[in-house]
Amino acid sequence: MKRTTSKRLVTISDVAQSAGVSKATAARVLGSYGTASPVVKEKVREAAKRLGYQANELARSMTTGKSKTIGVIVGDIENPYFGQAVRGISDAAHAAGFDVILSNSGEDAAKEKAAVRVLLGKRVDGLIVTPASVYETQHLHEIQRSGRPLVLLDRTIPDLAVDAVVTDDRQAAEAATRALIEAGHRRIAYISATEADDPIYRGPHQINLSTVMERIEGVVAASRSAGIENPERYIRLGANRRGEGDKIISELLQGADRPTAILASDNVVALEVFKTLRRLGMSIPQDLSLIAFHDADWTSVTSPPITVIAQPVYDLGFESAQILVRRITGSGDAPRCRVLATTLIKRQSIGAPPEIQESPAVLQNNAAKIG
Amino acid sequence: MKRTTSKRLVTISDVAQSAGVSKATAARVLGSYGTASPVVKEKVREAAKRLGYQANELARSMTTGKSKTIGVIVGDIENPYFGQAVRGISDAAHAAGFDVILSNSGEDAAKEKAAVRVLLGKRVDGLIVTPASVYETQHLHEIQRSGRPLVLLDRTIPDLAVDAVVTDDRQAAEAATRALIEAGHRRIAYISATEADDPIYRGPHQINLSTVMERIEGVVAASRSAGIENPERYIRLGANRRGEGDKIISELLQGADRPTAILASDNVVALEVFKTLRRLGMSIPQDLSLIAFHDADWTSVTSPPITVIAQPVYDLGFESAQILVRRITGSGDAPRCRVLATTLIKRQSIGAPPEIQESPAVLQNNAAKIG
DNA sequence: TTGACATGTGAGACCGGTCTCAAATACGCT
DNA sequence: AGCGTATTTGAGACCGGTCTCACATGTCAA
Repeated sequence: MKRTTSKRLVTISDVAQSAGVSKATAARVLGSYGTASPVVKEKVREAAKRLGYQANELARSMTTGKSKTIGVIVGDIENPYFGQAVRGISDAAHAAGFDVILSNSGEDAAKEKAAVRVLLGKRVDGLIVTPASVYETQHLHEIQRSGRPLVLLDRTIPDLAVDAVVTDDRQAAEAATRALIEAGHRRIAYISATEADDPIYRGPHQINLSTVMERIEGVVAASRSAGIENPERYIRLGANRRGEGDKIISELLQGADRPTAILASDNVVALEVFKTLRRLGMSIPQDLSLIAFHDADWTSVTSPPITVIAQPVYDLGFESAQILVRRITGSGDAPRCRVLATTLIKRQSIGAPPEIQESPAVLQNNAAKIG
Repeated sequence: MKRTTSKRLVTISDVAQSAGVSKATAARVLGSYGTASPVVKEKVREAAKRLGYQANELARSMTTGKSKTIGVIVGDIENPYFGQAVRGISDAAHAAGFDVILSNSGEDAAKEKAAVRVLLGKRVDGLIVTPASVYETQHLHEIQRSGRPLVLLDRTIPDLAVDAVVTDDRQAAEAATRALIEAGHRRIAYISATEADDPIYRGPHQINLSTVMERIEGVVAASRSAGIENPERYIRLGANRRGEGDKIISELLQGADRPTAILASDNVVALEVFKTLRRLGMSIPQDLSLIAFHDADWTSVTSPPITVIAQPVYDLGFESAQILVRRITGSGDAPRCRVLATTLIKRQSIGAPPEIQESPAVLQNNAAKIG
């Protein structure tokens, strides 16, 4: 039974004693600071190895005040979008010698707040957050007050002067809308997954994510400059909840004056559009044109392949972590908002709008004629 | 300039002093242990609030020996499969009052080892690991030796007596293979994403993941019992690297005696099959039948929709975290391996095998005839 | 030989909590 | 009032590292 006693772990004092030196000396060797003679170094290292010593990072962090850990709070890890971003963060962090503590807010500001407290309590050296709301931000200010750097990911908060890394949502939405207009569309819908009290868009007060607002502005701006009146009427929100998406989409498509093109805020919504269309017996791009945000790998394999707005999600994460690390290491320049460019990848989900589309019956005729 | 001095954070001593009580008393109130009179409690809480006190969890962990944190090492967070699992872990952990530190091994045993050291150094209360190799497991034994509970996720290690939560890969592969056999197939390929020195399967020594081995056994067993000779010849490995997948698949499909059905180890591989088939001018299910592991949401929206083996990934994560928490809290029963059931979801990617398939030319004929 | 200075080492304070223990106070009861 | 017991409180050790500082030793030049 020659086993390390599992009750108490080996400490630096144990090593020191075993090596016949003082605790301070052993610490110097094992912590790689101060000085020690080669002979002593060797003795201590040998003893450490023999005893299976492993530094207690908690104790270390407590005295140094640095934990070499960054906290990340993300809307939903299950979402591949964030999965990729987290991978980027993780890679950049590890490359710089930092670990990552991950938390899920579920896009709920209250949970986000709780997560902040926990991470602050764990004394992370800095945080990366995808804020769930532009309104509830006291806890983000609290981070600032605690003196720890904060980087916002994917979204910004107007009144918070911190670094942020986002994509050019406004321009992306504008470009996508323009592409649809060029194809002849005049009735263009934007369907967002963002949580809202009412699926029908009534105004900016309903929106609590900067990205969503930017995109809506992009769609509206592009529509307006093409002389389209009241483009807001085709904007729909809250298509994320199961079942809800189908309802919103089918009502939109079966209503009078239905849109001939849809811009989907993410893949999940795009998927929902696909399913609803199939149920309704409509097809892309004959009956409806579609563009989706996020170039998930599968979007190229549907029939037809979907035209998407490709976002550099991994880079979003990677950059934000790099910026955070730089802040932690201590750079004093003013906070900046970095905007990463998106690309419109044209595939085959855009076509000319059907000439007449008063009722579903007509639609089916139409589809038969074309297909 | 009424601001909390950002240099040093508020400690329990500060609160104690401000409330006019001893450090010990303040600690008792704020740490919710021991006793204190209502009056004192109120005074301390008020002072804590006023000063913006936030407990230093590091210090707390150091004395108590518990960090209320679990470490998770996963093959690749970017992969939606693990994304879902992590979500499950995260939910279960938070519900039990634990936080999660996440690490990425990139399916590399060396990185996994490094991650273990780091997490152990951070004194996590327990770990959940998806081991990258059944061979390199010293570090996992090290975890055991440190006395901290370990739960294996998705994969097992034969000589390691710890809890594990996996899916019934063997049976799943068997059922899928049987489904293909019932449809008339006799030449069934299994294409795995697992890293290997050689894409052609030579024997178990190449495989370092329990799941992969189980699945191969399942495919082989089902094939054998249907009287199929040498089913191993259609097994291919290492289809994960970009470009490599296409090469492996197209070579397999263009070779003599090509398989008429493919079982793909995950979505990424299935996607690759889709793309390669399109490039080759072949179609599903006329020229080739396909079953894929993992029921990603998009698999129902391709044409044809893909028949998949649905795995309870979220539950996999959720259960493993629950088990880990139970171990941490201290349950002494022998380690168990929990096996979660998968379901074969039949969609439309399985058809009868084409009668003759010597050359691609014949294939095209065939496709035209059927389509 | 001695003084100046670099280098190696150990004692002990410290980080911010928890926890043990003993003293102080309050309470109940005869 | 007087005593036993329960409750509240404070002093100080402790967790496992880091870090300051004083002291011991070694090296070299004057």
